[in-house]
Parts: sequence; structure tokens; C-alpha cells
Amino acid sequence: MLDINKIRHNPEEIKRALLKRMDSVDFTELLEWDAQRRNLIVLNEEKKAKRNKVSDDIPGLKKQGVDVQGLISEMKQLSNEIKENDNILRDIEAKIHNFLSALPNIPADDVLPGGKENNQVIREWGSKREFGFTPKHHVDLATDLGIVDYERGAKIGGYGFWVYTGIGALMEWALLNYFITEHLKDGYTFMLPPHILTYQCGYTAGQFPKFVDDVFKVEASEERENMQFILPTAETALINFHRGEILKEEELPKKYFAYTPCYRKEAGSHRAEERGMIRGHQFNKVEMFQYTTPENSEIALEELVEKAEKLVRGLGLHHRVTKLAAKDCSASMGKTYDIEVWIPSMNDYKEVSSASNAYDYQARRGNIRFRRTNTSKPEFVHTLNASGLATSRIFPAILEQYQQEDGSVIVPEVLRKWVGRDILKREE
RNA sequence: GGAGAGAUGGCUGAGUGGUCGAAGGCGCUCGACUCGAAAUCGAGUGGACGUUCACGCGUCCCGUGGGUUCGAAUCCCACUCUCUCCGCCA
Repeated sequence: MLDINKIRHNPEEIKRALLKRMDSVDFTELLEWDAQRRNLIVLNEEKKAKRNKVSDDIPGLKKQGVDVQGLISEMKQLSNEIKENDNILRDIEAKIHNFLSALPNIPADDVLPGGKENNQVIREWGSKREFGFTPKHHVDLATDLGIVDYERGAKIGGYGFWVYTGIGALMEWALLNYFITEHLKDGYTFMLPPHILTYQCGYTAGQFPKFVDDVFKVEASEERENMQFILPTAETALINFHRGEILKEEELPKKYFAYTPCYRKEAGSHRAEERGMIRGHQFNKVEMFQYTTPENSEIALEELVEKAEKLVRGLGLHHRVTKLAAKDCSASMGKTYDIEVWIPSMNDYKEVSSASNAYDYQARRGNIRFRRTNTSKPEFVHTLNASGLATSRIFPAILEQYQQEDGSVIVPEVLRKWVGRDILKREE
């Protein structure tokens, strides 16, 4: 949610910034509604002030024996006018709210306009491995090793699901353990939130109403506000943890991380080259989240990117960091870095972490504020999130980047204590 | 799922139609006293919106949404949540 005051005072500036990610922006109607709203408020508050004044006087006048019948019927008329104006006001405010809710965040100054084609690679780590043999696809590797069962996954869950079996499940769990251990070392607080959330959670995160059809709904409630859905990312839960609260400045930054599976419909987004684990309906992810003061959010974003990168580096996987152009950022985000790992079979880099600063956009939607001193006015916090990490791209990257000619796969050093072996071999 | 009780400011707790945005207490902030602290005393202490250069002023908010009334924390209706008991179940 953007600040209507900002739009009122700098419509051209906001418009210019939004055009980096939107095809057209027109505030004409919005500003008209805004003016109508404020005029109506002044008018109606004057009427209310009069009503309050007269109503306060009535008991005294009655005591003095003055006939107040005239006043009372006058106030009755006034009350009707007020009620009418309040109805008009409610309609205008609904229009303003709907308009503002649909606007995405303002891209940061250093974010380039346009879509994917304008994403910038900031840095790379490692390099593409030269295979002395024909490398295999992770689906074939995993199937041959017997660590992921795609066929039975589809049989029991439908298309887009798989089953980690035996050592595969151990590998998956090892990754999660590795992430969790690192975040704990850095002083982040471990959270295990509900996986089923209310509509309001999706709204605060900035995912609803636009993407309400991309999630799995639990209750087919007629009223949208009463629906519940299975979370598409732990971010949706963590942004809502402090919804409606006023935090103390000394509590900030709040640093959380959560493990949850993520559930996404991904309707219409399946592509042949993304077979396997690259885009499923359910994947495991550890998500980092921070609530900060406005002045500290830029630094926090760098910290989150660095943490995510460190995890990928720790696994020894070739990857790069990209700064997303405006249209490629999620609507709630003002700035996003993606960490992308190399997938040899695709000869492409796929996102394993997305680190974003929402600035006060989500905080406004969720009314999450903080106070600097006991007496100062509450201000909106800034919120940031970053995957740390999603396993569903890391798992294939490990299989493919660490595969050997005989189809075995070397286990990254940091995972060995949990997997209990150095190498994954077929005969196991 | 059934029955009952409740929801008031940071907390506690009064208030059942007319200066109640809300007594009292606790907490917190500032000040006085003190070498300092404690105790004591004094003052202050919610949010949103609008208006104003500013001081300020106005409107709204006592779980949420409606209604009655000149006037609602207080009366009526619906809903939500919490607690207790019973049933069912992991």
C-alpha cells in the first residue's frame, strides 16, 4: 500500500517511479476522490460538531424548563444528513482503498525499469563445471539412484509432486538442517508457523487480491474474506506475525526464520525444460524475515543476500546474484536480488533465493509500526524477506553439479554429518 | 459439536442512556525532594482522520459490523474471539 499523502503531494514523481514497472499510471480519478473525500469530511464533521454541541445542551435546557422539541426535530434532520454523507464517504473511501491496494510498490532508485531483460548480474561465484562426459539430467540421476520417486509422486499427489525416498529424504532433511543451523548461528529466531492462513495474511503480504487464484484454498467459502489457504511461502506467515502491532524501537531489528513447505498452483506455468523439481506444487523452503527501522532496511537487505549466498557457497555450487528490474520484482517489493544456481541440464541459472526489501509497503497493509520513544508517534516498520534457501532448486543443482561419470553423486561436505555418507551410489 | 461466562486505555479495573476518551490502582515519562537512590509529592501519559505556518481545534474509536435515539461504552440484532464445563477426536 502506498501513502496517499505522498501521491497527493508528488503525483508526478510517484507516477514516474511506478512507470518503471507499470505500463500506465493515472492518478486523475484517485486525486478527485481524495479531494471529494476531504471536502466531505470537513462538511460532515462540522455537522457532527453541531449535533454533539446541541445534544450536550439539551439536558441543561430541559432542566431550565425550555421547550426543546424544536431542537430535537432539527437534530433529527441533521442526523439524517450526516448518515447520508457517511454513506457517500464510505463509497468514496472504498474506491480509494481499492485503487491503492492494486498499486505495486515504488521501485528503489537504483532499480532499472522494465522486465527480466533488464535484470543485472551483480556477481558470480565459481564457474560452469567442464564435464569430461555427457552429464545427466537430475531426474535421471535421482531416479537411477532411487532417491526421488517422480512417478509415484504423481500417482499419489497428481502432476507436479514427487516423493523423496530413503537417502533422498535424508539429503533433503540435511539441507534443511544445514540452513537452520546457520541461521541459528547468526542469531535469527526459529519459527514454525501454521501452514494454513487466513485471507488477511495474503492481503498484508501484498499477494492478494491479485494472486488469490495462485494458492490452494482450503475452504470454499463464498466470502473471500473468510477463506483460508495453504501458504505459498513462509513469508506470508511471518509478515503477519506482528500485524497490527506497535513495536518498540529497541526490539528492532527482529530477525526470524521459518521452515515450511510452500504450496503453489503454478497454473499454466509448466514448461518442458522445467521437468523434475524445478517447479513443483510443493517444495521445502527456509525463509528469513526481518522487521527493521526505515533507516536500517538497506543494510538489512545486504545482510540477507550475503546470508543466502553464504549458504550456496557453503554447498560449493556455482551461482550468481542478480538485481531484478522493476517489472520482475513482486508487487510488494521495492528492490529484489535473486540468487541463481547453475543447472547444467538447462544450461541456465535458476532462482534459489529471492531477497527483497518491501520498505513500508507491507507494513502499511498490515499496519505494523514501531515507536522510537514512549511519547513519539508510531511509524511504519520496514520488512524484508529472503529465502535461505529453497531446496527444490538446490537439490537438482547438487545432483547435476556433483555428478560423476558412473552416475554417482558426491555429497557436499557440509551435509555429510546428516546424510551419513560421502557419496550417493546406485547400489544403495 | 452442545451449554454457560466474558471482551473497556501498556496492564488491572469501575462505569447500564446526557460534558465518559472514559474513575481508581499499577506501570511509564518528566519534575521536586536527595550527595545519590528508595520512599514521598507534583505534572503528564492511546490511536486514526481532518484542519492549522504553529499553539491548537474538530470528528471518530470502549471486540467487529449494523440498528434504536436529539444523544450510546451503556439499549437491540448479527458476527468474531477468549475462558470454563460436557461430548467427540488426534
